[in-house]
Amino acid sequence: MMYAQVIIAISSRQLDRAFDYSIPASLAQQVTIGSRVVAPFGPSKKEGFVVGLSDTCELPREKIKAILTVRNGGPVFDEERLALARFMRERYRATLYDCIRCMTPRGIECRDNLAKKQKFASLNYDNDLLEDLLEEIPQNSAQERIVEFLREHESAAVSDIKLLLRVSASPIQTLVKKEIITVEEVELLRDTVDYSASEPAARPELTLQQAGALTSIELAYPRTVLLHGATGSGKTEVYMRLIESAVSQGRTAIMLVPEIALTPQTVAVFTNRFGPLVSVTHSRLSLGERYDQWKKARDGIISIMIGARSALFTPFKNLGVIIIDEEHEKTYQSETTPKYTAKEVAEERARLAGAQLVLGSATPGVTTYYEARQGRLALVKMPERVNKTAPRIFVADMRAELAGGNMSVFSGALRAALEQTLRQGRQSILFLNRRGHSTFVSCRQCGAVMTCENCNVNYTYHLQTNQLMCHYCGKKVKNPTNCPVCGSRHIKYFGLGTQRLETEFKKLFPTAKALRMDMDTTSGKSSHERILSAFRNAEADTLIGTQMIAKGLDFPNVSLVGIVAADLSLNTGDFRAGETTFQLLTQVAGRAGRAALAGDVYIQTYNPEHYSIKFARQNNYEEFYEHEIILRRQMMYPPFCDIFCVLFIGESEKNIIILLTKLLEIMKSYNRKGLFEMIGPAPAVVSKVKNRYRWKLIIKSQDGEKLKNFTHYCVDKLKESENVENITINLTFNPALII
DNA sequence: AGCACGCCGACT
DNA sequence: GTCGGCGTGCTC
Repeated sequence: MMYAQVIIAISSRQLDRAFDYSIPASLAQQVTIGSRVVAPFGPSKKEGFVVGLSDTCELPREKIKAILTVRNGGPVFDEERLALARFMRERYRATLYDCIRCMTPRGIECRDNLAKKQKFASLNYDNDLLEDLLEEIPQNSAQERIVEFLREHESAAVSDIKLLLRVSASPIQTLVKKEIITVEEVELLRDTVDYSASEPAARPELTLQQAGALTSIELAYPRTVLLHGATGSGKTEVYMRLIESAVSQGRTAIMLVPEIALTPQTVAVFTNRFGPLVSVTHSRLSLGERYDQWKKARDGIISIMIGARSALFTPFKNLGVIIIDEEHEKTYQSETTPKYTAKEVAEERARLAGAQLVLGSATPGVTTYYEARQGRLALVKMPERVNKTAPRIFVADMRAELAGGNMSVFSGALRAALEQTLRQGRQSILFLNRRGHSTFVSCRQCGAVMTCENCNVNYTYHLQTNQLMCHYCGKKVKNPTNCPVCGSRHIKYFGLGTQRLETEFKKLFPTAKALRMDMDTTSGKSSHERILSAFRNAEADTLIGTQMIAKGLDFPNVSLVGIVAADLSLNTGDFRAGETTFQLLTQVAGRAGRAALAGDVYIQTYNPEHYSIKFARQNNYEEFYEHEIILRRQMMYPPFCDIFCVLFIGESEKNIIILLTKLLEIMKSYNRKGLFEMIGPAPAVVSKVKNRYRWKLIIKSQDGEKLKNFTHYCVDKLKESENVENITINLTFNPALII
C-alpha cells in the first residue's frame, strides 16, 4: 500500500502540516508529488496537494483515510518548487499552503475550467482507405467538402471548418455518426503575445563593455550578479545574450520586470529575437490566459517567461538564468501573504536549480549596492552609454524664480526649452511626481484643508467634474464655495497636479498638443497603451504625467524632459526619500536622448543643494551612494539594521493604541539584552482608511532572524493575554514603503 | 478553517 | 433538571 502526505488547502497555522492518506490502487498512477487531490478531512471533503509519497505509514490503520479523487491537469509543482515553497514557509512565516499557492496559477482551486477547450475534427482513415468510404457520402455535398478539407489538413478546428467551408454543424455530426471523422476536445493554450507581428531582428554586435560584462557575469557564477548599468548602456542586450546562452543549452529563463514596464514594446524586443519561445504573464490577463502560460511553461512549449514578480514561480524545468530588471523597484516585494521579496526567493530558486541570478539596475537599491560592496554579490558595471551622449541636466532654482517675480509653475529656463523643442518639432516629457501630494484644497483665511473624514487624507481636486475626491476610499464630494470651518469664500487650490500642469501648459503654449497620463486618464483597460502609442506616433508634442511615464519607456524623438517639482519626492517622510529621489530623477532623465538626439533635462526644485539632486544631475551613482550610506550608518537604518513594522488596524483608535502599548510593554520585558529598538506607537502614514484607524510600532535590530522571532513571539504573547479579535494585525519585515 | 466535545449560567 | 454560551482540541 502507498501513502501520500497531503497539505490541506486551508490557510491555518494549525493545519500547517502534512496529513497521511492511503492511495487507492485505481489512483496509484496519477498520484505524484504536486498532484491536486480531494480527500476526506474531518466531516467534509477538502482539496489538498501531495507533498510526499511513501510505502509505510506510522499512524494506526483505522485513522487513515483514502484519497478520493485526483484533479485533472497533472501535478502543479515538482520537488524543486516544493523545496522553494518550504524555503518561503520558513523565511516568511507563512503556511506551506500559502506558499504552494504561489506556485499554482491563480484561481486554480476555485475554477477547474480555466482551460479553454476547442473541438478538433480529424479523419479516421488513411488516404488509401478513403476510396471505399466516399461511397457513403453524397456527391457535391457539404460532407464531401469537409472530408476533402480534412484530407489536406489532417486535423482542423470545427469552428474553422464551419467558417471556411460555410457549413453547419449537421454534416459534421453526420460524418461523426458514420465514423468517418472524429471530433475531440483539445485544450487550447491561448497566446498572450502576437507572435505573427514579431519581426526577426539582427543580433547587434556587442560593444566592448557589453562583451566584458557578459564574461564577468558568466565567471561570477554561482554568485548572484548585480549588473550596474547606466541608462542606455544596453543592459537589455546583455540579458538577451544570457537568455540565448541558456536556451542554446536546452535550459529555460525567467525575466522579471516591474509591472509598469510590461509594455508590448518591451516584449516585442524579446519576441523579435526568440519568437514563440517567449511568453508573458501579467495581472491584466484573465485567469484562463495566465493558466495557459503557466501550462505552456510546465509542458515545455515555451522556454522564456517575462513577467512581474509572480513569474518567478513559472514551472520551468532546467532553469538556467533568472534576471530581475530594475531590481530597486518596490514592486518586487509582495504585500500579501506570503510577504516575500523576489530577490530572496529568486536567489533560492537559482540555488535549487543551479541557475544564475542577475539583478540589473541603473540605480541599484542602497542595500543591494552595499551587499555588492561587501562582496556577497558580484558587481558588474556598465557605466558608458551605447551612443555615448548623456543628457545635459540643468537645475532650476524655484526660489530664485519666485524672488524674480515668476509665479508660474515653469521656470524661465524650462519655458524657453519647451518653446525651442516645439519649434524644432521634437517631443517633450513633463514629469510630476504627485504620489501622496495631490492637489489639495485649502482656505486662505483660516488654513483649513478639505479632508476626507473617513481616511484622514486630503481631498484631491478634479477639474473635469469640479469635485473633490478621496484617493484612498474614492469618496466624492462637491467642491465647496465657502470654507466649512470659517465660512470664508477664499478657497484656493494648492499644490500641483498633472491636470493643473496641463492647464498651465496649454495657457502657455495654446497651439501645442499635450497628452496627459496619470491615474485618471489610464482607468480604461488599454488606455495606458493608447496614450503611449499616440505619443510615439507623434500625435502630441508633449507628454505630461506621473510616475508611470518615468520607467523604461523609449521614445526616440524626445529631446526634453522637465521634472516640474523634484521636491515632492524629497519630502515623503521616508528614510529612503533621498534614494527614491535619486532613482526617480535618474530614470526620468534617462528618457531624454535615447536615440541619436542629445537630450536636455530640467530639474525644478526649491532645494538644489540636496545631495540626491546634486548627484542625479552629475549622473554620479557612486557619489550618491557614498553620501547615502554614511547617513544610513549614522541613523542606523538599513542596510545596517532590519526593520519590522507592526501595524494595528481597528475601529477604536483608543483600543489599538492601548493594545500597541501593551505590545510595547511585552517587548520591553523580553528585550533584556537590548538587541531591539522599539519606536512608537505612532499613527501610520495613512492613519485612517474606511473608518478604521491605523497605528504602528517599529522595531529595529541588527539581527534580522532574531528580530523576526522576537516580533512574532511578542505578538503571540499579546494574542494570548488580550482580546485582539476586533483588530487586524499586519506584520511586515523590511517594508519597501514606509507604512 | 470547521466542527465536536465540554463544562458553567438562565430558563421552560 | 435542560438549553446554550463559546474555550479547547482534533482533523490523516
